[in-house]
Order: sequence, then C-alpha cells, then structure tokens
Amino acid sequence: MSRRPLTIGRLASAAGVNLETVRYYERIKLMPPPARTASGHRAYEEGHIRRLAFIRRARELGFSIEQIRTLLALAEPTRASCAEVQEVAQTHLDEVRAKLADLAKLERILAETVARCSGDPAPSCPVLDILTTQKRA
Amino acid sequence: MSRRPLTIGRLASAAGVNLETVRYYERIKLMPPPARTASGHRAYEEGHIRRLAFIRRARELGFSIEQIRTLLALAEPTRASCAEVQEVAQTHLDEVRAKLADLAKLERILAETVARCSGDPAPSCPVLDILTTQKRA
DNA sequence: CCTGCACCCCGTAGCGGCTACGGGTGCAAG
DNA sequence: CTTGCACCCGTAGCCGCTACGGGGTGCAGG
Repeated sequence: MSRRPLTIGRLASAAGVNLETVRYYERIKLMPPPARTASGHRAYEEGHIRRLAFIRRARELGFSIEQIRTLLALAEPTRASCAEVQEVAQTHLDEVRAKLADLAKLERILAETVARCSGDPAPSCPVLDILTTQKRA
Repeated sequence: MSRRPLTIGRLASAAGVNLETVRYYERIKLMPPPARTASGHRAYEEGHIRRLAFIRRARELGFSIEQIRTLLALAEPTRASCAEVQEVAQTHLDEVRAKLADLAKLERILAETVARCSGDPAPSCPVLDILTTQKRA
C-alpha cells in the first residue's frame, strides 16, 4: 500500500535485487519495459515487484535465465500446467544432483589430501603430489 | 620417448586438454611461450606436458587459475613448502564445502517441491507456489 | 609435381549472469 | 540556490574457456 512512485531503485530493493540487474533483465526481456515518467524515469507497478521477486527466488534456486523464461510463461494464470512446470524443475534437479555428486567427490579428495599435509615447510607435499601424479581420466 | 616433434596438437592431447585452451593458457601466461619452428609453429618439450597436466588436474579439482598460478610457483623444486601449499588448498576446500552446503540445501528444497507435483495438467503447482510465495531471505 | 587434407597460425567475439564505469540529467530537501 | 542522491544510457569487464574466420604449413598419395 505504498503511495510513493515505484522507481527502479524502489522496485529493486523491494524485490531484493541489484538495481543494475533490473535494467539487465529488461535488456534481455526477462522483465517487461515499464511506463516512463515525462523525464524518462521508469515507473513500475505492483505486478513488477511480484515478477521480479519470482525471478529472484528462481535464481536463488539455481534456475537458469532460460528456465525462468519458461517458468514465467507457464505461470501465466490461464496457462498453468503442473506437469510442464514439473518437467523444468525435474531437469534442473537432475543438474543440481550431478553437480552435487561432482562437488562431493571433489570435497573428499581435497579433504583427504589436505589432511595428509604436514604443515611443515617441507619440500614434499601431498597436494603437490596429487597434482603431479600421472593419472589419466 | 617419442621422436615426433611436440606440436601444440600433440601437447594438448598428451595432457588431455583442448588445443585452444593451450593457446589461451599461453596468452594469460599460465604456460610459458614455447620455442618456434622456422615457419612459426610452436615446438614444446616434455616439461610442458608435465606443467599442462598439472594445470589440468588442478582445474579438475576446481582450483581457480589464480590459485594454480600460486601452486605452480610453490611447486618449483627450490621453493616447495608444504605449509604454503596447504593454505591454498585449505582455502579452496573451504570454498568447495560452502558451495556443497548451498547445493545440498537447494537439492533438498527442489526434491521436496518436485515430489509434491501432481503431474496433472492442473493449474495449481507446488513449484510455482514456492516461487510465488512471499518469503524474504 | 600436384593435390588434398590435417594441422597450425592469429585475432576476435561469444557464452552466462551479472557488475562496474563514466558522463550526463532530474528532483527534492536544506 | 546549491548540494547531493537517484536516475538515465551505453559499454566494458569478470571467469574460463570455446568458436569462428581466413589464412599458411607440411606431408602423403597419386
């Protein structure tokens, strides 16, 4: 119920997004071009906050810009289909799981290797050993 | 024990790295500029393979280019100090663990949400709900 | 000897998803 | 009236490559 004009700065902080990012989203047509004041300043409405907040939460959940484009289209009131949304989300979940597995493997190797470090100013080091060892994927 | 000249293509495949990436590493001074044949082709030596393979393994372990620069300096035979190497690796391990934790949280939220999808062409969808819900970090 | 082809040369632009910079207006409070 | 912030715009930079285009080189087969 704010009466102040919805400038880009206010929109950005209302949605918890960087101001420059809002302009970027407009450039790549993720956000629609808003109305302008006589002097050319952007004038947003409540709906823009909701859209931007949606985008922000989707980004936090790691969805790509293109996936968000799809989700936004599917989120249109007339259009919503849980099955189609589920497909996008499942694809993303699969990608997240793949990255997670990779990162976990990495963590294990690094943790084991670092743990074997003496911490001495010695010339032999397990970390360098693992990087120098001839092993091919 | 190969007698064939070590061209960039051979070096790249010996170390398991893309050819363009080798030239990129040279541009950013991660690989030293090699000797050249009369016609200007790069002529590498065995040492270059070892250095490039080191870089590749470090990249696979997720070290940044700048971290690798440091590791390569510390790996110099005269220079090696396990304590200093350990510090770089520990920093990287901390970063990996932070990403891992974030990604795990993400995975849980996505998995839970997707699991609640009906799969119907219904207008209500848990995935859209979570993106539309007003919650601020 | 000539042709064809793989390999090499170089510089530059593109990817994703922003972020920063620079130089210019608009506008409101003190 | 002046200060100073918020906004305007276009462009370049970040990381770590990858791709593209338009050439030149080197070697094997015919």
